[in-house]
Amino acid sequence: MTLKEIAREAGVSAMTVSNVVNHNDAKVSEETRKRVQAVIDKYGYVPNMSARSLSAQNSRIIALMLPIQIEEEKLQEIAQVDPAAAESIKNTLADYYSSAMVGYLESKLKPMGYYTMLRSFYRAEEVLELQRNWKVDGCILLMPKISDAENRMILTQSQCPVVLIDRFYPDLPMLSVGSDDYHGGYLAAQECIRFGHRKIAFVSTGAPEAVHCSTIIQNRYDGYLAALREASIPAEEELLLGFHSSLSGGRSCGRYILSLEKEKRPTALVMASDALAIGAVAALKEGGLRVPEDISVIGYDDLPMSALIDPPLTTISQDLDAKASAAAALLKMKIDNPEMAGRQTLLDVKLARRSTVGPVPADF
Amino acid sequence: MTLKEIAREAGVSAMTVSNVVNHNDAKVSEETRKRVQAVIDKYGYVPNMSARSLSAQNSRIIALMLPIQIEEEKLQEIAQVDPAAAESIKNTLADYYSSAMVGYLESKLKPMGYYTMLRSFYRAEEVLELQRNWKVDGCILLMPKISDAENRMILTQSQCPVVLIDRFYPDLPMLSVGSDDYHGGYLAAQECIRFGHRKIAFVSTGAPEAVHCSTIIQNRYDGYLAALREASIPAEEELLLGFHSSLSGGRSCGRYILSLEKEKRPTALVMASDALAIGAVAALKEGGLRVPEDISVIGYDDLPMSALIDPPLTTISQDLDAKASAAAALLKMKIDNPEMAGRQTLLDVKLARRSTVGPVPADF
DNA sequence: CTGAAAGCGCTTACAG
DNA sequence: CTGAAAGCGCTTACAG
Repeated sequence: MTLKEIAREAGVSAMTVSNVVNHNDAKVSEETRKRVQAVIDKYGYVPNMSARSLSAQNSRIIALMLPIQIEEEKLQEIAQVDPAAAESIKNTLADYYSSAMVGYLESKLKPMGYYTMLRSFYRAEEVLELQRNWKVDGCILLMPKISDAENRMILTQSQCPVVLIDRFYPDLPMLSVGSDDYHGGYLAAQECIRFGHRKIAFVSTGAPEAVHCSTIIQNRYDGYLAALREASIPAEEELLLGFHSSLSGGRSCGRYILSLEKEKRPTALVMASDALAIGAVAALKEGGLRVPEDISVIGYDDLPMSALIDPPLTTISQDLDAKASAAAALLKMKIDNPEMAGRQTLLDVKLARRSTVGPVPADF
Repeated sequence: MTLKEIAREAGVSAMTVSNVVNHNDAKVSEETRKRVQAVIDKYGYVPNMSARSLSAQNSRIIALMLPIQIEEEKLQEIAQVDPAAAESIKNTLADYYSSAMVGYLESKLKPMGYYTMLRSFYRAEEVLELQRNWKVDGCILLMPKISDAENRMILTQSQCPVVLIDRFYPDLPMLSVGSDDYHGGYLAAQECIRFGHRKIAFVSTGAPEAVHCSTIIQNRYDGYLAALREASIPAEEELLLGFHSSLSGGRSCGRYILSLEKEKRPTALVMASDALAIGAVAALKEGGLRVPEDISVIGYDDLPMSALIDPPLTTISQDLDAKASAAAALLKMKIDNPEMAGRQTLLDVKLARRSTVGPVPADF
């Protein structure tokens, strides 16, 4: 059943049916609208979005782009050795943060009349290609941990509005939604300081040098430094660590801490993610250290599981629902008003105080 | 840049360019192909998928449909009281299972040349509408915990190949991928029996009656019953429990167990999900019971976090990567050969033996 | 192996 | 408020 057939049946032109379907109520008399709608309902007419997209030059599709955090060539090497591991790396929704954000985004976009196209990618070209393939109305980039060069290429060459999550380039006109990571890092360190800690390690994701690569982690680190400064605690280089942001990375971190002589051991760990923190707590406990009696740990993310580990993890919590809403709203504003200037929405975070941060051990 | 323009530039017809773009190599001489490809590369031509879809009557889009596990009206009531809760229910990717499956599916579909459209829905009509809107090539239904009536409506009225995950209707010609839940339930109960347990509860999701609503849970329950029968243990009605499949549902379950007099208390809990099991373990420990010394617990799913709780959860593990591959492959076969008969692919599960199942306490 | 032409089902100025 | 017609950018028989 096509628009034309509905038109013939209702005794109007195709244009009128189109106006009814698209709720351009101002362009159709109420009487005609009702008559046409009745025919639409009678036949269960559903518009063909491809035809619509082709003539309207837009698609009502929002591309949700998820970078695969590795180069395609490296992944192929891994696939040679461990196919299952390679497959799980290609799965861009295996972590709570990405998948919850995608879920929230879809639930916001649907009532706005948009369709969500999900796509993993390695390189910026893939993003630009998809945008043009489908003439997408907008594009949301999640976890753009890819290189700045790729991100900048996407931002400068995209033909549609783009919202970046968790990444901001002040020199580019762009739309971005992020969390106040600086404040988060500050709150985390402050909570440890409040309990009397002075040897507080900051555990970054990846190598310690990586702090300076990721804006997010850098901001958290800066917040951490600010809290130390405020308490007149000098920052020490050995207290900046780095491990892969995963449960096993956290375990490695925990084992590293256990390997340290007691005098050199930090009394509190500010972790860049809950995954890291949970893994570390597990390894620390296995190694005989009690949390928080012997060592305090604070996470970042507030995963659902974080409240359920033993002891429940003290962490920094962000409102993912609000983040997704902000991203969807920002994108829609830009779509509806292409002249809109760039802007960054920064959402606040809060401390979820639970049980992994406690007083400094008496013997320190 | 359009196909026509490329054609003019290359001095060929649009049809030839189309054949080059679509790799119909048999229809183009190698020389022409190269010449055309050079022009395509020069201008970075990207085909317009809407135009392609419109004329080809298909779209290369696969719809990934995720049911919102509640009626729209009820959700609106919840939204009145607790908007945040309503938003998180609408998020169909908040749980590990759905989101990991979606991630794996996207990673399989992309190299097959398909685009993934993600869509949450309340009712079967929404699925059918989306299929027609976009003339999708295929449709995958995840976690179709919606009513059988809705599922059947989708299966019988869909105009495109559909694959159901975790649901099978023997009387309908259909494609389905599932796990061997019967075997999973059997393995779980058997593991408890092996340790000498005889008072083994089965904790379903939702009310106990719900066992009979969900095929998945019913199969696990049947497997559990089979293991009991094999060990000549009579099944008792009080040992069939039901709680919402979530961490907090598991906590409720744990508290319920704690409220029982010791003689009435089961010594082992076969849980229908890890979420349930993890919540239960947490509540049990808070209530002073040791796991597994005082009570054994076995989960189902093998979430990434399950290995990391304390003690690490013994559970039933399924290979989600294989499941996604099977679903994608099945769908593609049906798309390429519409005459293909229905079939069900059942993937095996295995026991992930960790630390939450142990011997029956001496005083029982 | 290649081309010319019709057609997919919409939307959008342009008229009235 | 409504209509007739062109056009969006492809694919697909049909010819040759």
